[in-house]
Formats: sequence, C-alpha cells, structure tokens
Amino acid sequence: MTAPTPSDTAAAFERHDHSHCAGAVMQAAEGRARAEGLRLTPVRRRVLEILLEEHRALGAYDILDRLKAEGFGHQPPVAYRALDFLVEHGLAHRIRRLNAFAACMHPDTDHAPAFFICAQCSAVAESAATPLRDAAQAAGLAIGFTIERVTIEAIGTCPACHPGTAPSPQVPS
Amino acid sequence: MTAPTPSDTAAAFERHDHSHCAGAVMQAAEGRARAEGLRLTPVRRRVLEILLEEHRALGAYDILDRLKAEGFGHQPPVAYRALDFLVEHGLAHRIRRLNAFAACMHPDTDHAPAFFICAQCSAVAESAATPLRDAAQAAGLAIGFTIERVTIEAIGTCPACHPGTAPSPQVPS
DNA sequence: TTGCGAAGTGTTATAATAGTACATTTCGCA
DNA sequence: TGCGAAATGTACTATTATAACACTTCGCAA
Ligand SMILES: [Zn+2]
Ligand SMILES: [Zn+2]
Ligand SMILES: [Zn+2]
Ligand SMILES: [Zn+2]
Repeated sequence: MTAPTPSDTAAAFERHDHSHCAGAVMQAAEGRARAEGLRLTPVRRRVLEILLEEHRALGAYDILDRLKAEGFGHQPPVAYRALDFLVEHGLAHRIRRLNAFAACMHPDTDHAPAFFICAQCSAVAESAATPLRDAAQAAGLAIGFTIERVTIEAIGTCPACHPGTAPSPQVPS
Repeated sequence: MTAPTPSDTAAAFERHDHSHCAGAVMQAAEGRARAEGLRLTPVRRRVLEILLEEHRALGAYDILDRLKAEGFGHQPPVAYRALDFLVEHGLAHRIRRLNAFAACMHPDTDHAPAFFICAQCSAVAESAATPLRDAAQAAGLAIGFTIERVTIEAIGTCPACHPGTAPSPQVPS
C-alpha cells in the first residue's frame, strides 16, 4: 500500500498468492478512482483485471482477444483506449521494450518506476527508480537537457530463473 | 575518439560542423570494421552515412525511402538487415521510444549509452551512462535480478530548444 | 583457379502494432 | 427530462517488423 520496497519488488518473481495481491491492487486502484473521480468503466476495469490476473506484460492484441471473448468490442481501439486510460492515470504501465502493458502494482503511490524484465519467464517487476532518475537528472543537467520523463527498462534473469531453478522460456532478448 | 564527455554529448544539441563530425565518426567506424573484420558493404555503409548525415533518429522506412531512391533494394528487409548489422556491431543504436535508429557517435568505445531525446527538435544525444547503469545494477541486486541490458531513454527539452531560443517542433511526446 | 559453403542481397508476402474517423450509446448533471 | 461531454463500437488505414525463398557475391581451401 505504500512505496515499493526491494522485497516488495522481488516478490513479483516469487510464487505468491497472486489472487490476493491482485485483489489488493485492484482495491487500491478502485480507491484511487473514487478519490479522483476517474471512471473505471467495465472495459477499463476488465482490462486492469486481465493485466493483474496475468501479472506480466501483455500486448494490446492479447488483451483485445480476451475482451472479444467476453463480449466487449473487438476492434483495436477498444483495447488501446482502455490501456491509454489506465496508463494515463497510472494504473498500468507501458513497457516499450516489449510493446506491451502491465498493471501497476503500486497504484496508490505517485511514481515513475524502472522495470526488470526476465528474459526467461517474461515476468516483469516494477521498482522505484529514484536513484536512477536522480542520476539521469544529473547527467541531463551536465549537458543542459531538461528531462521530462525517463524510460528505464532492464532485461535479464529473475531470481526464479537463475541457474539452479529452471522455469520455462518465453521472451526473446 | 575516446569516451564521451558531457561537453561532447552537449555538442549534439549545438550547431556544429556536422560534415566534419560525421566524417570523423565514419572513419572511426571504418577503423572498427577493419580491425574486427566486419564487412561494411555498400548498403550498410550507406545506411550509416544516412544516419550520420541526419544526426537524428530515423525510422527504418525513412532509411528505406532513401535507399530505394539511390538504387538499392526497396523492400523493408533491406533496411532492417543493414540496421540490425549496425546495431549488433555497435555502429548504431536502436531507440525504442521512437521506433527508430541513430548512428552511434562513439563507435570506437564499447558502451551502453543513455539517450536524451528532445521533444521539440527531435535531436538525440547519446551519453555515457555508467552511473545510471551502476544504480540499475544495484537496484537489480537488491531483488536478485541479474541485468543483461538496460534501456535508458530520456524525453525532454534540449538546450537549443529551451525558452529563449525557439526551434521547430517535430516529435510527439 | 576453381569451385564450395557461408554470408549478403533482393523480392514477395504477411505479421504485429498502432491510430483515424465517425456513428451510436451512456453518463453526469442542470 | 434533456443537454453536452465522455465513452464505446466499428470500419478502415497506417506504421513497424519478420518469414521465406531465390539469387548473387565473397572468402577460402583444395
Ligand atoms: Zn502477484
Ligand atoms: Zn506502477
Ligand atoms: Zn554532428
Ligand atoms: Zn554509441
């Protein structure tokens, strides 16, 4: 419910009661929506739920497939609009490296996170990136560049996929 | 010719004798190719030249347009293959935020840079990102994540486009 | 020097991702 | 109740990227 801690973030890579954590995030999102007067309509809510259920990054067309299976509209804008809404209000994040989207796991904190993407199992963890952003800010300052937003996305191997354990491959480098 | 310095990087945003700097980079690239036995074939060389001439990020299809105008193949793979080669060998970089490519301005140093992209004029500067990468590494370590590559791309306003001067807008946020 | 295998090039075709435009419905609110 | 704004659904299009295959060129070794 508060700012993401390292152990928090690491949890993303571990087996956990996901329906529980997804439920908690959903509640936080609903809280935000109520507090800020956001309209968490059926499509939007369902898209967020789908992202939470998967707990990984999904492409817009993956989302769209599910939406149409559930009787929502079946054209790309249906998915893109819901995703745009969620991203715009910080309930989801866009992961450019993967051309995909993931639910925000800390929707109640105002943040600009870094992402850790496991190349083996495709899990994505979201982590506070304040030191990173400060370093970027400093580097920008040195060349007179004013930073508005920084994208920080790391590809690598998550703890669950390190030599020793051996999950299933899914994502290209 | 050596590691990029802040003033080096800042130069990207300033008016400069670009044919000179492009020539120097081209020579460095040729040196690398010779030293490492890379085959800098006509298409590949021309793509690199085009990127250097523009000194900004270009989409694969922008490149392709020029290639066909110059009598090279006119199908996407022609551009993508040349770009893949250049990226793979560190002579160009892919900028995911823009779905575009830019010539590497320091092909003689082994590096994994950060990018500063001006939202007004679309200029792109490439900067050493060691502190950033160290911070990322540390953040990864804290959650047991082994980083392979990190993408760092900042969007903002370059010195030339700051209130005071007023260049032309080109790139969306 | 010849000729073989690997690398590079060109082409067709198609996949995957993203956005425009516009009609219709729903919602918040006066 | 009804108006204007927001949201939804659809058709259509644009943009970015890859697969598959034929042909050529290159490096190199017999
Ligand atoms: Zn979970
Ligand atoms: Zn988040
Ligand atoms: Zn230059
Ligand atoms: Zn570079």
